[in-house]
Amino acid sequence: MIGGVEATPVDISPVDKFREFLLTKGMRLTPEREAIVNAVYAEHDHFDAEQWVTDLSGRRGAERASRSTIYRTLNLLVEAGLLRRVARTNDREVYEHDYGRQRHDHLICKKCGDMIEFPNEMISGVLEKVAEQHGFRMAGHRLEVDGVCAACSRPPARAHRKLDMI
Amino acid sequence: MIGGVEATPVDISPVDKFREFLLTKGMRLTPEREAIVNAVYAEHDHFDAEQWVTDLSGRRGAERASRSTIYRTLNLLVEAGLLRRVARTNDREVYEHDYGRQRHDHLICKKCGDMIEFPNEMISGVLEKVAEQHGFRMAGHRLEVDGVCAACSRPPARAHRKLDMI
DNA sequence: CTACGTGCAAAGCTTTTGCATGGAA
DNA sequence: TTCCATGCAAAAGCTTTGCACGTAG
Repeated sequence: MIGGVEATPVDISPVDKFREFLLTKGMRLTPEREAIVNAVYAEHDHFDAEQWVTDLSGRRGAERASRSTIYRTLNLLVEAGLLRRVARTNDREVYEHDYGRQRHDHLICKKCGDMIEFPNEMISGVLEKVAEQHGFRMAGHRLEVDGVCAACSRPPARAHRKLDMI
Repeated sequence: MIGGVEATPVDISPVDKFREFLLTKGMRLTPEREAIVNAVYAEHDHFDAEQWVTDLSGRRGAERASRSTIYRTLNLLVEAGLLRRVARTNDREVYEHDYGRQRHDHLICKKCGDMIEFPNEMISGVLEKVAEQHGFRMAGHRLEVDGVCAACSRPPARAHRKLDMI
């Protein structure tokens, strides 16, 4: 559990949810697609495409998937509501799970790159009101808060020691 | 005014503010840089780099600026607090004035691309509280709300007529 | 046998950068 | 003379795409 954002119970597995989605589009759940969903949903919270290209395209056998397939599948997973593009770091799109997780946004430290999650009911509430006022049918939002995290704000102990020695 | 977001009084012109900023960095306000600030602050609210490359690199004389200079200057203007990168459309970074304007965020229509501005005191308030709770020193934020605007939600009149004729 | 998928390599795009030239202080 | 800037062309880097080949149904 990260940054106080708790998981919410999930009744259908990501793979099954993806299969459902694919069916509605006349598409198939191939071994490659399944491998990608499993990999992506196994552990990571925030990741970029390259991480999985390195991992999955290096494998042998049924668990393998090429760069193209990975990119194509990530797009499908976003469409399916399983993944969400939450930020852009080093020119790379950053993804995270958007299924079985409480809605949240991120504080992004520009020194260490850490992404701190926080629940966003308040924000969503405000946005719903704003959208309504404008007759805007809101589909979602993407909020990146940038700044410096607590750890990086504190001058490191090493610097102090160094200073003392002068 | 756009989306109910009013301008706030400005005492120093954008060009002068930019000159000040450049001075603190030991840099100069060249004719190219001045042309870019003037162009950018003359009218547009939302724009991308390419728009000004097309315009400014096509000119002759002192008002001209090359692609490189435009990109470099836009970065400086962001650093100087004169511009803000607010969204990404068609893989291009979208800029807007960040000087002499009330703080706001955007509802972005994914059908027509329209960007509807709304004041963001509420949002900022919430974020300040969240940041404080995490000991996070907030520098700014970027909020993109996507969905469909009122106009695009309404089925166009033409469609109705067409239907009636069948 | 038809449609959907994969993998590879190449293309596409925006944005950045190396380098030679030019000008301000 | 010493930096700082510009412009051009090329590079960089992520993501998408054309195409030939496979394969599920």
